[in-house]
Amino acid sequence: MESVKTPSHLVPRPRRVRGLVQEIVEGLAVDIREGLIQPGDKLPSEAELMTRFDVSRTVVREAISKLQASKMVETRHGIGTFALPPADTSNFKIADEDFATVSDVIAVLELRISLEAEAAGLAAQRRTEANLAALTAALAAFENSINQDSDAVPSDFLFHMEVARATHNQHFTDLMTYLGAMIIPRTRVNTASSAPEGRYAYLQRVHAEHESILNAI
Amino acid sequence: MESVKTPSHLVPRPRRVRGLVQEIVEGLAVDIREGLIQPGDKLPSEAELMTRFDVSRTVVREAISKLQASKMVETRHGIGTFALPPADTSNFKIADEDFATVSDVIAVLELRISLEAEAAGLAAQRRTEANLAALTAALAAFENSINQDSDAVPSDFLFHMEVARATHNQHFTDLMTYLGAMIIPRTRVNTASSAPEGRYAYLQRVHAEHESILNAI
DNA sequence: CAGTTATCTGTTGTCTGACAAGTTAAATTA
DNA sequence: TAATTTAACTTGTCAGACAACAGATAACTG
Repeated sequence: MESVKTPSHLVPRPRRVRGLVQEIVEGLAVDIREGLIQPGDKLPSEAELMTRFDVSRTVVREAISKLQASKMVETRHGIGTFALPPADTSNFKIADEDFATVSDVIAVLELRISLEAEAAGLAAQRRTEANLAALTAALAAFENSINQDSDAVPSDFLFHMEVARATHNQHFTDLMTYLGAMIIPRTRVNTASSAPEGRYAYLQRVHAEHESILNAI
Repeated sequence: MESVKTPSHLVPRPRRVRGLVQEIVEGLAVDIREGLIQPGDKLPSEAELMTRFDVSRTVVREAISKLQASKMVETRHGIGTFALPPADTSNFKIADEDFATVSDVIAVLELRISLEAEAAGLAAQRRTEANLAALTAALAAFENSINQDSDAVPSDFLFHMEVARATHNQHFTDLMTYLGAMIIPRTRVNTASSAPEGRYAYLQRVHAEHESILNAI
């Protein structure tokens, strides 16, 4: 019944364990990490890898594509694929030790406020109607939080995020996200320790500021 | 010579020199970042993406493969591809992919300039005599570089670093260092490809700007 | 009717073969 | 010999096919 058309020269390979692509990715990644393929060396051509792993070119290419995304190799059209040196993980990070004192927190806030002032300027030039709607919504949510005496920090942050988003510059959004995530955990202390009545007045003032920002934009 | 066998039914599409895959990656990445596709949502099927972007399935699959590697989506066999929640923001990093186009570089510069404008304001309030001296020295070094036709980028960067330093806020310095390191490698192209005379005028203008900044501080 | 099984449909995974488009080096020609 | 052309690799893209998987529905059985 079954039209058994197994080509017989590659029958018994146990399939479907975790994907052929993943297997080749690991195989090549090991070769690179073990130093068998050194940074700058040329990897075997796609044709070679096809025969070595006994898979189609599709699989080989997808595997290489994943290695590219992992910054382990680089492909140049018409030449070949080459191993890259291990990626430097240089990045911008504010260490926890930087939050030892109150003035440390102020320093970070200062950076954030600086950023936001410029962001608002750019946002004013570039905001779309959708941005405007999101800003209005965020402002309303913030006002709601105040009146219901619930935690206003998330909706406050949301508003600032929307301002950053309205610049249509991804890096503003990213940096604001990062700084926001840095600051938020510390704000609980403040909100908890301050007297309710003073806090309400403070939040009202913040709300007024937000309104003027929105109007400006 | 050329065996012109253009199939003629799809001629007028201008061949993207930057790679079809990258184009789809960006398109989908934007959809996700803008919230058009929310975390958990299912992306269009490969067949749909083929027709939407007018490319073959190969390209669509490679694009999705890259998104997988970026942890932006997750694919489940037989069901579809789904957007993932944004990765943890435990640090701020600008990925190399963000420098694909000229406008990407401009976006980063925009961030840096925004930062610097505010930094200059703070610096004006807080600078010490030592800061002033360092700024003056940096400015002189920059002028020297211009006249000697040597690479002006390092001394330019030095000046901006001194401005950040004069804020006496460590985070400004850190972030400026990070952004500077990001940008510098790309500047070589510009300085090499621009005509000497035009470049000189440009550097003179930059120098003048620096002077006015210094005076303001 | 309820529960199981078979089938259908839509999806991703893999294979195959082909041609386009770069790059390099050998072969040809002036 | 030197410049040009050709040939052979390479990766990039396309098209179509079938397999493997998941979910929904229809059919069957008790």
